[in-house]
Order: sequence, then structure tokens, then C-alpha cells
Amino acid sequence: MAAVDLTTHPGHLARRLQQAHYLLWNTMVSEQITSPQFAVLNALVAEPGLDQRTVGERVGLDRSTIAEVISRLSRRGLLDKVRDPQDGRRFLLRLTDEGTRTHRKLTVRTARMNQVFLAPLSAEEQTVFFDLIQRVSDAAEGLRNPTEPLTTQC
Amino acid sequence: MAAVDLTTHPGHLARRLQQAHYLLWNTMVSEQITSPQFAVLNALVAEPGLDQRTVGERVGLDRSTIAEVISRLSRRGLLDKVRDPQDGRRFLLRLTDEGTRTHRKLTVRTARMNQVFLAPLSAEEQTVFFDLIQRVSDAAEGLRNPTEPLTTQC
DNA sequence: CAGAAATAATCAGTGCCCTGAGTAATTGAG
DNA sequence: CTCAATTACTCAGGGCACTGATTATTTCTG
Repeated sequence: MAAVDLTTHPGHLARRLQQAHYLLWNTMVSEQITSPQFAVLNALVAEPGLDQRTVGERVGLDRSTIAEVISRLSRRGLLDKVRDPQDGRRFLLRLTDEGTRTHRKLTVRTARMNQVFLAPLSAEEQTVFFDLIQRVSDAAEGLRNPTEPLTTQC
Repeated sequence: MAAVDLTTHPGHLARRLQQAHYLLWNTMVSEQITSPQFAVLNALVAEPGLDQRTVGERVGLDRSTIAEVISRLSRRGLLDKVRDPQDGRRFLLRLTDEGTRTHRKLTVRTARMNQVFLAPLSAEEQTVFFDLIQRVSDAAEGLRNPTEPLTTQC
């Protein structure tokens, strides 16, 4: 009797959107490489030699998850992990040739998939879609970090 | 060099949006009950006595995931599973009093959380936000089902 | 320089999410 | 009525996502 309408719950919509994307990715892009894995490859194409933590920051994955994703990519020979000689805590990450090839191939397919995925929206609507989601995500993320830029002096 | 901009990739945005929601849910709604679990409770408030598969359909969870979620809710005493006397394959699900109380309590908190989550958007923008996400999700979901309504005769 | 604080990575534990294979019960066709 | 197809659920297996605790290394401070 007191049930709510989940279609007005952004969390539920976000989950459904991600599921829909996951399924389309599997059929149109790759069954081997997942979307988060592609994001990691992409980050390392942009900035080779990043350490694990920073890659996680770039693609929005926490320390544990990024460790798993990287271990899978490494096991498949798509990237190399080497200890940073400057800082023995870090591992520096770099794509292998195979990793670079995979990224290039998936970039094309991903673009096609995004077109299909966004096809129900007009060009203007797509812009709004990106803008709204990004604003909500950024704001929510900001709620986590206790707004530390308030360090006036010290 | 050939890296792409992930902020124009709906899949990446969807993942970030869901993460942001997950974190806010944990701080503002509950650390015990997750958003998918709440969705199940909500479905059973609307339609008590549903079977497991149908609940999954209502909230958008596949057979395996819904089984896990229900088993957790059942373990916590929030719902009861009883064999359907009419059909021995089914389990009929029904909230316990505790489950109903939990749903009522979380409904209030969820509404508050949604307000905070959507605060960066104006009222009109919120409407557009729901509409766009829903259209994209529905369309993608439609790509899965091979449009079987095309059964002309047989 | 030595001990304390901070940092990068790992591990254990929980939960969500999907597929493919298997089991038990029901339904449908011959 | 009997056997095959269908259906509800379970199980095994892979991957994503987070927290809290631990380990190794570096950095900061007295």
C-alpha cells in the first residue's frame, strides 16, 4: 500500500542504465574485456607509466577493485607491472603491444556501441544527458570529500 | 595518443552515477539494507505473495541475483518463503512485520536521500533526467528481446 | 638519525551482477 | 497416460565494488 514508484528513484535508474549498458557491451564490444578494463587500458594509453592508485583515481575505481582489474589485465598480457625504482611501494603500469592493439580495436567498437546506445536521444538530448549525469555524480562525489580546499593557512 | 574521453561514454557515466549513489545510500539511508534489497521489499509491499522470478522481473534482477538478495533478506527475517501449494516449483514471498517496518522506515530516508542526490538539478532538469535515462534503458533492453511481438500467425 | 605518520599495495569479507549447467515440478502433445 | 518441453529455482564460476585490517616502504619530525 505504501509502495513507492522506483522509476522516480535515481539509484534504481542508474542501476538499470548500467545493466543495459553491460548487456550491450557484451554483444557489441567484447565478451573478454569489460568496460572498466577498457577504461584502465585507456588511462594507460593517455598516461603510460602511471601507478596503480592513480589509474584507479583516473577511472573511478577504489584501491581493491583496481587491484583486481589490473591483475586480470596483467594475467592476460595486456599490461606490465614494474616496481618503481624511485619508490618501492609503487608499481608502474604500462601497456604491452597486445594491450595497445586491444585498446585500438575496442575504441572503434565502443564508439559504434555508444551510437546505438544513445540512438533514442537527439543530439541535443545527448548533450543534456551527459551534462545532467555528470553534474549529479560530481556533486555526490563532492559530498564525500569534506571539502578540504578550505585550508586557508597553515 | 589515441586515448578517448570517457566523459562522453554513457557506460562510464552510468557506472560513476551508480557509485555515487551507492556511497550516498550508505551514509544517508542504511548500511545494512542495500538499494536492490529495498527494491525487493518495495515490490513485495506492492504485490505480496509474488514468486521469486516475478520479483526479479519487477526490480530488474536476473534469476541468480534475485536468489541471493532474497536469501539475505530471508536470513535477516525480513521476508518469508513458502512453497506454492498450487505449483511446487515456486516459492511465494511475503514480508514479515519486521520487513514491513523496515520498508516504511527506509522509504522516508530514501526520499530524503533522493532530494539531496538530485539537488544539483532544477525541477525541470530532474524531469528530463528521469526521462532521458529511462528512454535509453528501455531502448537498450528492447535490443535484447528479439522483438517477439512480431508473431503474426502460427 | 630514530621513531612516528603517511602512503601503496594486499588480503579477508560482504554484496551485486551475469552466464551456463543442473534439478525438480508442471504442462503439453501424441 | 506417457514422454518431451517448459518453467522455477539452485549451483558453479567470473567479474565489479566497497570497507577494514595488514604489510612494506617512504617521509616527516623531533
